[in-house]
Amino acid sequence: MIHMSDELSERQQKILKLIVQEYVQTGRAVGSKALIDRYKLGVSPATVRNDMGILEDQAFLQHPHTSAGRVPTDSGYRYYVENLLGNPRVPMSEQIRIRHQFSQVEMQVAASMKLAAAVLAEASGNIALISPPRSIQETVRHFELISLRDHLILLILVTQSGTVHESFLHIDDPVDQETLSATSRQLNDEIRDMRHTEIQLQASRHESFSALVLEQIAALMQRTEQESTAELHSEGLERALRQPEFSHGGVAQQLLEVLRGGALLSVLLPQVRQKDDLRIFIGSENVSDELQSYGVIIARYGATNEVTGLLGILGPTRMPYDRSISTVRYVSHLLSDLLRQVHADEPEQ
Amino acid sequence: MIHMSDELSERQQKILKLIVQEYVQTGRAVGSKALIDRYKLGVSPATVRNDMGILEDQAFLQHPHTSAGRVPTDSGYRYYVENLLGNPRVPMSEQIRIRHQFSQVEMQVAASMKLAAAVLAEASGNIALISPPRSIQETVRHFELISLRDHLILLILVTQSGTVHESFLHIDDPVDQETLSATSRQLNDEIRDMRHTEIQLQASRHESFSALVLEQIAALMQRTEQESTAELHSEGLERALRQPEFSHGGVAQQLLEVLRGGALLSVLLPQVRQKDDLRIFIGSENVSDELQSYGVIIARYGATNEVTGLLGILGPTRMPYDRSISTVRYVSHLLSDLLRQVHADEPEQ
DNA sequence: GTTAGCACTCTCGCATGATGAGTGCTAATC
DNA sequence: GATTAGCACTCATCATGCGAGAGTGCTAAC
Repeated sequence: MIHMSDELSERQQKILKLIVQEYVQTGRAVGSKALIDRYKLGVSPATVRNDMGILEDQAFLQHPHTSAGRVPTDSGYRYYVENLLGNPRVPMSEQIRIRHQFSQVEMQVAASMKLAAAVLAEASGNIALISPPRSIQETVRHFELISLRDHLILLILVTQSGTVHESFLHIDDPVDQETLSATSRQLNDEIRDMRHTEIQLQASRHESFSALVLEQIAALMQRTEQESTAELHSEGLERALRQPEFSHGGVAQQLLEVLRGGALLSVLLPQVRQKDDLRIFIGSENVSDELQSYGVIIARYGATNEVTGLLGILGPTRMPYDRSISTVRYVSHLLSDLLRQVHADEPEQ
Repeated sequence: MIHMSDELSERQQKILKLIVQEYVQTGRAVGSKALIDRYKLGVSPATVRNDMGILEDQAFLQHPHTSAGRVPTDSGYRYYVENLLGNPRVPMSEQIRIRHQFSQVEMQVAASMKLAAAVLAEASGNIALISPPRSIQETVRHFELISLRDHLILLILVTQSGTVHESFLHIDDPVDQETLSATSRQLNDEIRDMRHTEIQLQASRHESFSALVLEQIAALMQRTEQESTAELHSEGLERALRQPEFSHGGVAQQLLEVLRGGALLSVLLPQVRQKDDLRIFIGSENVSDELQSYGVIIARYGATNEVTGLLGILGPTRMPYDRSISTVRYVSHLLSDLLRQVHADEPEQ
C-alpha cells in the first residue's frame, strides 16, 4: 500500500493513538523507548522513532525540546478525536450508577442540573460547565401578585420554560390581596404566551396599577432574557486544580478568569446551536487567546429545539477526550429526557 | 513612666502598628532600616531594633529566619486590631459611591446581595462571603399552585423571610387550574404562619390531594431549612488569587476547599450569633486547621433578630484589617437597612 | 523497510559561592 | 538610663557549573 504524504499508515495511527493516551495519562512527553516498554508493538524503538518523525512532519506531534519525548499537538488531538476514537460509550456499569443517581432527584430541575455537573466533573476530572434550559424567546405562563406589606408586593412569574422569576414591586397606594388576585386573574388571561415586547405594548393599553404590573413583568422578562445568555455555572474546580497542569501558580487564577470571563460565552457557546449538537474545541482552534491551552466539549440539550441549555467539560488540552465526550453525550441525553417530562406538552417523536 | 513587662510603650505601639501596616502592604518582612527609611521616627535603627526585640519577646513579632526582618504574629495582628486600630470608618467618598450603587438595585434582595459581595471583595482585595437572610424558623406566608401539564403542578412557596421556593408536584389524576386555585385559597388561610412541623401535622387532617400538597410544602420547608444553614456564597476569588500569598501552586486549591468545605460553616459562623455582632478570627485563633493561615471577618446583618444573614471577608492573615473591618461593618448596616424596608412589618426602634 | 549502534542535545537536580539585607551585641554617647 | 554607632555574624536568594539521564537523529548493516 502506497502512502500519500498526508496519510498515516496503520502503525503510525496506532503510535499516535498510544502517544495521546500515554501522554494524557502520565502528563510527560512520551519517548520511543517508553512506548515500547509499556505496549508490545513488535517493532524496535528505532522504527517507532522513524514513525514519530513522520508524525512530527505532519504536525501531529511536537518536541518540547530536542531531547525530550513527543507530545501531541492540537492537530494531533484533533486527528485522535476524529479518526482514532471511534464512538466511545459510557461503560454500562457507569450508566447504571448515573441513572440511579438521577432517579433520586426525580423531577427537580435545579437539583438535576447540579447532579449533571457533578457527574461530568467526576467523570472527566475536569471542570463541568452547565447552563440552565431556557427558551430563546420566553413567553408568560403564569404570574402571581402577593401582598407583603402595605406598599410592597411580591411578583412571581412563571415562564414557558417553567422557570420561576421573582421581583418586588413598590407602590404608593396600598392595594389589598383581594384586588391583587382579581387583577392578576384578569391580566393572566390577557398576556398568556406573550413575549416581553408584546406585554410592553399591552401595558400601554392599561392604566395605573395594571400598567405598572405589566411593565414590571415585561422588564423582568427582558432582564432575565439578557442574563440567561450569560448564565454558565461551573463545577469541579477544586478537583481540576489538583492536576499538574493547573497546580502551577497563577494558572488557577487564569482559569477562573476564563470561567468568569466572556470568551466561553461569547465565542464558543453560540457555535453550538442545535439540540444534540456536540462540539469539540481544542487549544488553538479556539479563536480566543484565553482558551489557547484548554480543550472544551460542549453539547446542547433540551426537551425541544425551543427550550435548551448547554452542558460540557472544560479542561487542559491534555484531557481524557474519550471519557469526556461519551459522558457529555450521555448526560446530555439524560437531561433532555428529564426535561421532556417536565416541559414538553407532548413527547417528542 | 515605668513599663510593666507586658505593656508596650507608646513608641513600641507605634512601631508595631507600622510593621503591621508595612507588612500588610508589601508582603515582605520588615527590617529596622526599612522602617526608618519610609517613616521618619526620629530615632536610630538600633533603637527600633531594641524595641522590635521586646515586641518579639512579647510574641507580637517573629523572625522568619535569623536574618530577615520582622513579621507580625497572630497575636500581633490581634493587638493591632484591638488596640491600635481605633474605630476605622469607610471614607466618605467611598460611602457615597457604595450607597449610589445600592440605590441602583433598589429593592431586589438577590441583586443587593451580589452587590454587597462585590463591594466587600473590591474593598479588601480578598474573598467576600455572604449568606442570604433567613429566618431561624421559617413560616409560611403564601403559596400558589400552578398547573403546568395534566400530571404536573408547580408549587411556589413564599416564606416569612420573603424567600421564594419552588417545587414540582407529580400527580396521578389531573386537576384543573380552577380546583388548584380553590384548594390553595383555602389551605393558604389554614397554614399561614405555620412552621413545617405544624404543617406536617395539618397534612394528616386532610385527605388525598390537599394532604399531598401540604406534605410537599412541609418537605420543601424542611429541605430549605437544612440547606439554608449551609448556604454561603463567595465572590472575588480571581482577584484574591492575584495576591502573592495565593499565587503559589496548590494554595488556590486549598482555598477552594476551605470555601466549599465545612470548617467555615460549622465552626466560625455559628459563633456570630447576634445581629450587628462583628467577629474577627485571626490565623491560629481558628480552631480548625484548615483556617490556620487565614483571617476572617464576619458580621451578622438583618432586619430583625429573626431574619438574618451573614457577610464578611476571608483573606490571608496578612490582610488589610482596617479597610476590611470598616467595609464589613458599613455594608452590613446597609443591607440591614434594605431588609428592614422589605421584611419588617414595622421599622425598628 | 527495519534495526543496532553511537554521538549528540538538552533538561533536571544538586552543590558551590557571592551578595546583601538584617540582626544582636558591645561600648560609647546624650 | 535610654539611645546610638560600629561590627561581626547569619542566612535566604540567585547565578553558575557540573554530572546524570532520557531521548533523539543519523548511518550503516540486516
